[in-house]
Amino acid sequence: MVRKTIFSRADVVKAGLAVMDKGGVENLSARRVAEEMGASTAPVYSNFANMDDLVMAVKMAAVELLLESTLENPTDNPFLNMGVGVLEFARKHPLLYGALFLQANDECVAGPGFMKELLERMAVLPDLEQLKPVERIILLRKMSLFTHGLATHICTGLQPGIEWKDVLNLLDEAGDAILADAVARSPRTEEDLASLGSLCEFPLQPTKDAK
Amino acid sequence: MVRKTIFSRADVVKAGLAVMDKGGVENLSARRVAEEMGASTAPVYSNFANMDDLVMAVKMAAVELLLESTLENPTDNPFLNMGVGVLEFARKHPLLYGALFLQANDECVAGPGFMKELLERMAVLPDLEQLKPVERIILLRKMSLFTHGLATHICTGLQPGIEWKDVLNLLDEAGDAILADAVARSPRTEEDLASLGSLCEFPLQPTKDAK
DNA sequence: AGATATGTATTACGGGTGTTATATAACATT
DNA sequence: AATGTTATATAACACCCGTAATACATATCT
Repeated sequence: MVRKTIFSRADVVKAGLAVMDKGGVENLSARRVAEEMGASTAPVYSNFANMDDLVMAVKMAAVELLLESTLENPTDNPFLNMGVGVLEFARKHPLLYGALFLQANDECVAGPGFMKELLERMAVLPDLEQLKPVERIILLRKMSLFTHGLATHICTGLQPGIEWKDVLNLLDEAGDAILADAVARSPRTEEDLASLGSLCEFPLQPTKDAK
Repeated sequence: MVRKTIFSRADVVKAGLAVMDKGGVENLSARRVAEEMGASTAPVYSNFANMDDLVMAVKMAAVELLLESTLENPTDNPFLNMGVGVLEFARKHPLLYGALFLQANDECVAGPGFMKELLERMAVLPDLEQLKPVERIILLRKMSLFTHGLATHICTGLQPGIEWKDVLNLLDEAGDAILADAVARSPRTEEDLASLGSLCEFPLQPTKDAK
C-alpha cells in the first residue's frame, strides 16, 4: 500500500483558507482545518508553530486573492476598477474580507503593501497625472475609505435589500465626486497640505513589531 | 410586595456594556459579566433567556451611546457633526463600534433606526432642504459609507500613524465633495433615480426574522 | 531484512464557553 | 414563628478550543 499523503504547508494553508472562507476567522481552528484536509491535527502543527502562525499565513493568502480581484477590468475606468475589485472580493468572500479588514489587526497584513500597489497603478492614469503625488495619496485615501465603507456594509449585511448594480453606481458616483473635488483643490498650497499632515504618508512597510 | 431584585436587568446590561467595551463581543460571556457585576452568573440568566438576548440588549445600549455622541456639536456644521459624532464614538469605544458595525449582524440592530434618526435631522438643515427627499437619502448613504469607512480604519488600527485632526479634515473635505456633487446632480431625473433603484429606500424597521 | 527516521493519528490535559440543576439565603406572607 | 417564594450562589454537564505526549505506520537507509 502506498504511504498516505504527506500534507504540505500549502495544503494546510489551502484548507485553512477554505475554512476561513466558509466560517470566518473565529472558526479557523486546528481541528476544523484538519477535517477540511481529511487529516488529523498533526500536520497542522508540524507545518506551523502554532495557530497564530497559520492564521497569519491564511490571511496572506487571502490578500493574494484580493489583489487578483483588483486586477480585473470590468469597466473601462482603471481607477474605478480597483474599487470594483475590492467590492467583488467582499461580495464573493465576505468572511475573508472581514478577517482582513474588520478585525483589530496588529500585524497590519493587508494595509501598507496593498495601498502601495494601488498607488503605483494610479500614477500612470491620464486623469490623475495632473495631480501632485501627495494629492494622489489623499485621493486614494478618500476613495479607499469610501470603498471599504461600502465593502464593509456588503459583507456585514447591514443593507440587505441593496442590489449589486446600485452598489456599483454608488461607487461610480462617489468616485466622480471625490475625483472632481481633488482636481478642483489642485494644486494645493503648502499650508493646505500641512493641515492634512499625517495623511500624506503611508507606513509603506508592514508594521511587524518584533515581539 | 415582591422581594427587591438586587441585580436588575439594567445592572446586567451595564456590566455587559463595560465588558464589551473592554474586550469586544467575543469576550462577552456570562461569567465575565457576572464577575464585572460582582455576582454569579445566576442574575444573568434570571434577567435574560440566553446570552444572545443579553448580547442584543448590550448592543442596543451601545447604539444609545452612539446616538448621544452624534448629538454633540463640536463644529458649526450640523451635517458634519453627525459624522464627527460617529468618529468620536469609534475612537473612544472601538470595540463597541466593532460589535455594532463590524460583525455579520443578522439582527441589524444599528442599521435602520440609526439611519432613520439621522435622516430626520437632515431634513431640517438649510443646505439640504433644496434636495428631494430621495436625494437626501442618497446623500446620507454616501456620507455614511465614507464615515464608516473612516471609523472602521480607526477602530481596527489599520492606519496607526494618523492624527485625529487630520481625520476630521478628511471627513470635512469628503463631506464637501459629496455634498457639492449631490447639489450638482439635483434635481435628478426619473431615469437617473431608477438607475440607483434599491438605494433610495431604507428598510426602516429592524429585520427581526422570527426564527 | 532489519533498523531507523518521520509524518500522521490518537489521546489527553487544562481552560474556555452556554446552560441547567440544585442548594442556600433573604425576604414576604400567614 | 413558620411557611412559601424568589434571587442568588455553586456546581455540574457537554462541548469547544490550543497544544503536547504518545502510539503507530510507512518510507528510507544500512
